Amino acid sequence: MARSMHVRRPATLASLAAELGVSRTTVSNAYNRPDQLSPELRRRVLDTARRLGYPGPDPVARSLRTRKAGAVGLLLTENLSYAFRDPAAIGFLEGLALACEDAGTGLLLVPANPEREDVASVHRAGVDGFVVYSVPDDDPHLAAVLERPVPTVVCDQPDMGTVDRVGIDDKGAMYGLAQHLISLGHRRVGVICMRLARDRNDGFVTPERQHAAHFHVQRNRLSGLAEAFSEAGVDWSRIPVVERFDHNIASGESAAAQVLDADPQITALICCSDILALGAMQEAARRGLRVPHDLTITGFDGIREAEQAGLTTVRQPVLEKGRAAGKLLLDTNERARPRSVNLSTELIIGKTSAAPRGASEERWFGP
Amino acid sequence: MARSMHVRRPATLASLAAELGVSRTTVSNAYNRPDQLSPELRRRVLDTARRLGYPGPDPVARSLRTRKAGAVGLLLTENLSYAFRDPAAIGFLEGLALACEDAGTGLLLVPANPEREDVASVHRAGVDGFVVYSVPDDDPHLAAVLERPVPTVVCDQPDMGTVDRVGIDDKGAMYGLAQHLISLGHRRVGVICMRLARDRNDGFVTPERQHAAHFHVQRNRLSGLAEAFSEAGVDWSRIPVVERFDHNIASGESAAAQVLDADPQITALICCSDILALGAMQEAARRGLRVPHDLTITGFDGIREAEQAGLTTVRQPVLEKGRAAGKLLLDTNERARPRSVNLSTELIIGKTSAAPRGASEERWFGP
DNA sequence: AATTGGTTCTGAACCGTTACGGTCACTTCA
DNA sequence: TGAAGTGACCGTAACGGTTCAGAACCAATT
Repeated sequence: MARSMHVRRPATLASLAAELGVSRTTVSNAYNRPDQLSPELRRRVLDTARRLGYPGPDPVARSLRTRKAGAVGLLLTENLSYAFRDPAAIGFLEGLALACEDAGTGLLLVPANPEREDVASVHRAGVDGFVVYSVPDDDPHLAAVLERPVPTVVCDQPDMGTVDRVGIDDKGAMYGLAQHLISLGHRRVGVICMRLARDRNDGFVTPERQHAAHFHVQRNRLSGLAEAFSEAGVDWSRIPVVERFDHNIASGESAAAQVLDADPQITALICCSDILALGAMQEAARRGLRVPHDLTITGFDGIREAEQAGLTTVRQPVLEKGRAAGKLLLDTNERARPRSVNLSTELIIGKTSAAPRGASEERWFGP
Repeated sequence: MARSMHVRRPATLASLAAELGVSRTTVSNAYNRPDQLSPELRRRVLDTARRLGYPGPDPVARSLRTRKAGAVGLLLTENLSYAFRDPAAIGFLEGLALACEDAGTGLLLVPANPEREDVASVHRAGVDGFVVYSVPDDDPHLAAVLERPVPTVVCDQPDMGTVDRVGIDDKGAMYGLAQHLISLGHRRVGVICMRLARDRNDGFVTPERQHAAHFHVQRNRLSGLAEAFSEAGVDWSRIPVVERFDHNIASGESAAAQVLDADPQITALICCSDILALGAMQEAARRGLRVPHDLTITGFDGIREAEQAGLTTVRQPVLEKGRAAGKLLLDTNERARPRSVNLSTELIIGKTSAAPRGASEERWFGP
């Protein structure tokens, strides 16, 4: 066999064409447009490719030429692995993955460590579009994404006016939950929320910080609460609101402890997520507080674990949110951009909310 | 302002260089090698870039030139979204994501619908390497990955001799579990396993099919069982083994029903995954069988839900598996390839296994 | 005055492919 | 018989960067 053994460089489409004595176009067509050349030649091309160890057209070179990467990027601005620990994030991912596989598109998880301000990963991502999921509105990664000349859809973010958006009415949903509690008779409540900004502030939250929160979702949920309770005659500035940077059960526990220590008289603990609420339940149990008899606890999200626990919460369609984001991004119909999609939520009244212990029911019917 | 408004095409590095009257090299250096040009010029470049709306070097073009994509591909050969529904897969993903973010690398989820034989997604993926997680050994997507000239690590797959591998000793682990059951006195058992090949076969499995199973993991777990029970004098070919294509609780329920209908006398139900075992628990409850008094049930994986249920199972370090796979892939030290990593497992004896009801303990100590 | 060294910038080659607009030989049909 | 059509293949020009070996310049040293 005269097969040259000095082939250090792997075969390319050009070298294959040279070997065959045909043009590069023809080799390209053998892979991409079988109808553009005779079956015999095509077979000959493919056989020679195998013989030379040519693995087929290089995906990156193809992407450069066709201006298509065949993938969408997902920006989470959390340690990437966080996405796999939070049930709501997992649901979102599943929905997004669903939309991607329908379109035959890849899904690139972009590493965006919130600690370092390293935006290079966003610049390096070879994608046809971005989905940005619940990052602070002042996040440099978000800014970097918006500078990229590709379609983007933001999720659980404020409407930017320039890119598609998917979300829910966080404020309205929380307002509804608050009204439920108010109608039960709760006036003296405590609140536990997730991180409000990029800086860690594990403790009480001033009204200013609530207002200036960089996480759209948290800001709106708090604002819904504030509005409802203010309308009910409660001085919102006196309500203890505790923030936790890390989002896990332990945070819910310690935050609940902090609120209950600050005001043992509260009758309800409103949590901005189910995870935090589940933690609060544990702290309540530790203190011997019976839920809902001694203390009402509510969550937000409607994750499975919450359902099992019978938690009073707001269910939001996390999977649908992911799917909607994917569909919006992959829908080539550019006309109507930017679009804004609001998904509906549902108030789930579980076994963790009831009238406060001392409350007389009649009080709400009297003059 | 003389700013030309007929800029249809977005700015490129070349157009920016032309506008500035410098070479392309200089513009490139402004982004990639700040020390290679004077600070003033660099600022001028960056300012002009902003003015022209130049978003920085195109990632795809850069990848083509540098031969680095900054991402690794993950092949699952399951509907992509499945990865987010199976706790073990989620754990693996988390570990892999951990390794990726440590390296600042993206993680591309490659869509590989098992239904269609469409391998194009593998060809299109612009990645520096692949992780292949638990696909059948005859999967065309796997073959396509192996043809790509990039490093690959397979997980829960047979050792291919040519690429890195991460896994556990499935056979040994299951052998150990079987010995536990044998020592308790179980001889008449039933088995529930996950899909053994790409074709759907929801029902009993012949010994041939067990042997020829295309899923390495399942094949080895069954083989570990067969070996242990054969050694204990049990005719393995008479043991009912039921297969389910879909991996979820409902499959576990229906499979358990099928086994129990076939042989109501079995004293233990060995499931090849915790998910299936949890389903079997539900079916047992439905039939009024008390676990472990009337029926022993075991799982495999050691997911959190199993722990909560007190399931007897084999715990495997799913997160570590993902992390190891990522580390192997991202470790540039090419020398020692291919490498093979076996992680250790742990037999968890929970509350779902006990001696069979009729068994007299003494029997195992007599002559 | 010649050499050395350092900084700043350039020219040209190269990465591997596909899009576009042909050419050319060979039917087909009036 | 000539015009029009068809199938098979090709040449060229991008696509948007990075890289490396120098060139040009200036200051400091021999």
